[in-house]
Amino acid sequence: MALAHTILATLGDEAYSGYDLWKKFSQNIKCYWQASQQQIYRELGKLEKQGAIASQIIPQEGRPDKKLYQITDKGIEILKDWLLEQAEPMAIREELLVKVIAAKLLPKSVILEQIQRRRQIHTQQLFHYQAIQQDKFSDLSQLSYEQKCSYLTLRRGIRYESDWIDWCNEAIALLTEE
Amino acid sequence: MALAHTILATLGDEAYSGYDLWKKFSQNIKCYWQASQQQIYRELGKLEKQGAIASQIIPQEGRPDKKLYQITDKGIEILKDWLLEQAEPMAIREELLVKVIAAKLLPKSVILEQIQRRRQIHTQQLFHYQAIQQDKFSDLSQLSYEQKCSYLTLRRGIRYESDWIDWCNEAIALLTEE
DNA sequence: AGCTACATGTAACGAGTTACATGATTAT
DNA sequence: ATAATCATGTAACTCGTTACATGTAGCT
Repeated sequence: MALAHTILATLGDEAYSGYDLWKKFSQNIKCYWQASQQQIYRELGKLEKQGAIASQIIPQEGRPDKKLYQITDKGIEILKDWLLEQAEPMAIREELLVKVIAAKLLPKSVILEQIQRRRQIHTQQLFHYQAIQQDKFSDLSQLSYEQKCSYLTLRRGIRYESDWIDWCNEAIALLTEE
Repeated sequence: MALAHTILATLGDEAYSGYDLWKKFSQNIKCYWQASQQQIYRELGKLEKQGAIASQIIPQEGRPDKKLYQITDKGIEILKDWLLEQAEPMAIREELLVKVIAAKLLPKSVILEQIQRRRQIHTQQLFHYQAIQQDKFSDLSQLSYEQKCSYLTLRRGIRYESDWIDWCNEAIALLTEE
């Protein structure tokens, strides 16, 4: 259900089109909620039917028309009610770890390459988040409550990537010793 | 797709019934792959149709019959092929962080309670994993390759829970300062 | 008498993925 | 030319969740 709420929370700050939302998801939001373009369009349709958001069509020159979505009062109420519900930790489904369990079936190099590749992916993602941190959150003492909340989601992303890099290093060390 | 592979990897060590597998998932496996009892039964049915696993019915006294599943040669081949495919990082969908983004809509205490609750959940889970670590992996120098792999999945769980606890502490500190 | 553990399933629904479909503009 | 970006959508399918369904044994 939380894709709907993620969209509502994002529209709480500013009006977006489906395409804009998708780009926001691809850049910032993905450190706490991942969604495909198709999912976003489908969810926007549902939310509009429910009356949680409203759209207006913006004609553009030389480009397809844009459907700008805004959150409604009803949408805000839905968000508020949802905020009070207890948030459960996400379900963990990590393919790499399943491969680690099955690793003995093939030469050690196979799993080591998988782990090295993952370390690289997380390193890149970490650099990306760190750049945002330096760019937008260099002075913590000046942050508003809202900005602090936004900063905390970035911190979660930074911790997550760092932690994965550390695990990859630990795993490579353990599997290659002697 | 990886639920099927998780089951295959688990059956690689030992034969299990659906019920046994579910308990294993609930205890150990959940640090890398979460699945419900219903999902496991459904997947076992599919895997048997494919010929990746085979079952034999074990009559029991005073209890319902048991269907013990074993991996077949075909199942092992499926696992091996899958091991060579690149493992992508899991999609992150974390409700708590969406609530952090929407937190400004309600008093600060609402989000603080959510974060405190999460800290408690992760602390409990961490204790559980640490107990397993002390129990089964106290002497790392004696581990076989297979045991090292199993240990690494536990290490991933321990890191994950610790990292969440640290983030909760950071978040509570930032949101309650002054 | 009621709860937990054992043991296996079906059915309906909701969420996520992948493929298909269209079409203009801008940059290389 | 052709690729990327802008912009929106439908359709089919798989995966995950929730509810329903059944029945025994052992414990409190």
